[in-house]
Amino acid sequence: MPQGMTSKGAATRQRIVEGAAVELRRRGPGVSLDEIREATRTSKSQLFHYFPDGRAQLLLAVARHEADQVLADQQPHLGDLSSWDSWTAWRDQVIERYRRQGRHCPLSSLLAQLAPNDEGGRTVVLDLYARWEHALAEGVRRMQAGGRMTAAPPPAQAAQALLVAVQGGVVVLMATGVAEHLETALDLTLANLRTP
Amino acid sequence: MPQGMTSKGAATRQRIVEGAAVELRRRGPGVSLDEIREATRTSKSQLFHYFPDGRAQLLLAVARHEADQVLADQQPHLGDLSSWDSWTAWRDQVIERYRRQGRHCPLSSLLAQLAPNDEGGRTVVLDLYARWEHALAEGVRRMQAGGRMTAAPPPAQAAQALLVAVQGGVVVLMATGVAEHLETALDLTLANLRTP
DNA sequence: GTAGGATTGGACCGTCAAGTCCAATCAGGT
DNA sequence: ACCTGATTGGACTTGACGGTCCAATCCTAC
Repeated sequence: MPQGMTSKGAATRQRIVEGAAVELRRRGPGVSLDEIREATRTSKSQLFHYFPDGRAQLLLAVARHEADQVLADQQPHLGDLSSWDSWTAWRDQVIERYRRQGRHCPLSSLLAQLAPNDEGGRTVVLDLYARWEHALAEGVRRMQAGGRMTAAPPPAQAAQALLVAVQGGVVVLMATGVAEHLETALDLTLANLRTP
Repeated sequence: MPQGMTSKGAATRQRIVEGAAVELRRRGPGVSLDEIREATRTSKSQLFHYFPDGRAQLLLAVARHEADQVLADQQPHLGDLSSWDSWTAWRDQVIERYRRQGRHCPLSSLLAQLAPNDEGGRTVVLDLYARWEHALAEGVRRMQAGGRMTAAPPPAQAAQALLVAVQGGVVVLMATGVAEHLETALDLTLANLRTP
């Protein structure tokens, strides 16, 4: 990541990250830099010019890109969640998104690629979870304040349970190709938050 | 996997699988056959004698081994689950097991390694989930029959939700190193099955 | 004890992908 | 026009790793 970078350079860098993300989704975690190079119509020197630390650095950039995408795909509902309407809209959006994604979680592929003890990779997921959970907890808090959700579990716990339901559902979906578990778990978790 | 295999051969094969599993846990998904060879004190020819299809076949055998281990580690409680005592014992066992495992799920690493469309790898997980879910559903059915669990969700759905809670909790545990989510999600899911 | 298959050791090969390097070209400021 | 640094192309190096092969040795049934 050189200091001086013209807008042209920034655009190239961006093209590489996005192209790599696409290729990563298509060919799985084993993509070679050559495949990425070809798909993005760049040269080896460009890859290493914008990502001097090579493959690891590029994958990390892609991971960051994908993590941001995960949250962006849940907007605008995730940022609201102040009525049951927006909660169910969020639910539908999440299920639809992962059903469409099917059998391939770009992030988990990515993370599996990175060095086991890689600090950067962990940070990306840690940060993603933190932001995600915070948005959910905020939603729960709003609902409870309005008396539209049972006050039983504290917002933080409810948010943890919701995040787990989504993550677990997605894991099963990835393995089996079936979204049923995701739906069931998410719906049951939400049902248990409804005021009696 | 040759036909005629003496008990000595079977033992060697077993040693390879178990050693590979250990190495896979330690060094992450990127283990080379050479590392496995060294760790199991075998030679290249042995590896390919017992796994003629090479790396993929070996990894698949390890995956099967690990999948069996997952269920074995939950016994005997998973096979019982006919009282709240055995449910909480199971809960404790699961949490302890994954807390101990820490930041590395051998199965998911393995699966990430196998070819994206590999049928064998999918089957292993599919089968694992099926057995797991069946045991949970059976437990819920027993509890409901005895009136010790609310009859609200059908056993099949309750089992799905429980499986998702564990899988999701483990995913978060792997990423963050914290078992809190696993505990919260599992406890909340179980709490919602308690008779009022 | 010996024949034949099972088992083992380890040198060797081919491939493939990450990373290096240098020269050529572009673009903007003076 | 020219200078400087950014950008680009692509050949080349290097090393690792999966997989092959053959010969040596062990084991067991006859």
